[in-house]
Amino acid sequence: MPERDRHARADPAAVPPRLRSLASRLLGRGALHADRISNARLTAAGATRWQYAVLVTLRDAGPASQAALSDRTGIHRSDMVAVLAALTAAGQVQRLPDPDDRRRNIVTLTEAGATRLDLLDRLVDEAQDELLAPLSPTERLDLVRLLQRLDHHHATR
Amino acid sequence: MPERDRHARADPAAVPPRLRSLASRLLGRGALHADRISNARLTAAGATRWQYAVLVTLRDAGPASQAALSDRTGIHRSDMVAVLAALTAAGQVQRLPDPDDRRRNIVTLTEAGATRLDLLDRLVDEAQDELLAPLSPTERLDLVRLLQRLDHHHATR
DNA sequence: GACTTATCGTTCGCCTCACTAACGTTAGGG
DNA sequence: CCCTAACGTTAGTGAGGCGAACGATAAGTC
Repeated sequence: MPERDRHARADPAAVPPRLRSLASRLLGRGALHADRISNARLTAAGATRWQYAVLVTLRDAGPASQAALSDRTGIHRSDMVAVLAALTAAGQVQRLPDPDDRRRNIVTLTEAGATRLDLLDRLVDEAQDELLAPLSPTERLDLVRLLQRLDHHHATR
Repeated sequence: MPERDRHARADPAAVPPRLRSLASRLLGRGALHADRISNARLTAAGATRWQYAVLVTLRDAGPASQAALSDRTGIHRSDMVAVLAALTAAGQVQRLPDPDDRRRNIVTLTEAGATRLDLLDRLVDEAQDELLAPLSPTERLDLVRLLQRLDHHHATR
């Protein structure tokens, strides 16, 4: 039975060279693979990428307002609401009004959040490893550094 | 007036190092930049990435059924319909029933489509150039080859 | 020749992601 | 005191990448 995999995945050998060599296309496909791999692990643990990004940011940069979290994660203000709602509901984050500026909420990582983050860190590391499996350690570094320069350039245009 | 750019773009300097070094995150952001740059040029010309991919595929691999085009471009069968509808309406493509297999349509590039494709090729080249602007020619090649290996690995898992 | 199974094009609907618009609340500078 | 701007929040948009199902057609099997 020669039926395989009834998704729409492109047959790699059949893609015209012109398309295969477009950086924009390769980035899109790479992002797809990356999302699939990361989400598989995170959703299995009941988390999302956005939640992970927020937890990391709180640990590494300390408590912050929602606006600051938006700036630091790239998550849109309007999407941050639901992310923080889920995290507070799970007790991984505390959200209190700022007494010095009552427009703001101060978001803080809880003990449970820090513990949770340790687990998610491992899952994310595994995901990076699966994603970059075909590359040597040196090549992985090369790729990351090239992508960082790309991002930095376009993020500060 | 100090208000700048009311989007949600991350402040590059404020992103925690852990996030900044994640390949999955960098790929996602790279894809975002790439899409913005490509789409800006293509939509200005009244085209889409999917239309471009189909036109390229018809030129480089010859006339094909819609299913074959799906395999070669990675565009889902269910999305191909609208793409071909737009291309036929614009006279850039001809869609005729296959006399040898009446389930199939044979899609062919028209003269107008080929001409159009020449223009889009230039726009896409410009987009790649803008996207890869911060990288040297060698680095661009490195990046593309690393991404190709990544894609090939995950596309044939 | 009848039955079964698979493929093709097509429609419909889902979900995620990034984003815009608007609004009430609060701060702060003239 | 006003005006402007920032904050958090809600709602809605649009594209992209799917899955499910369906009628029509083809191919393989008995």
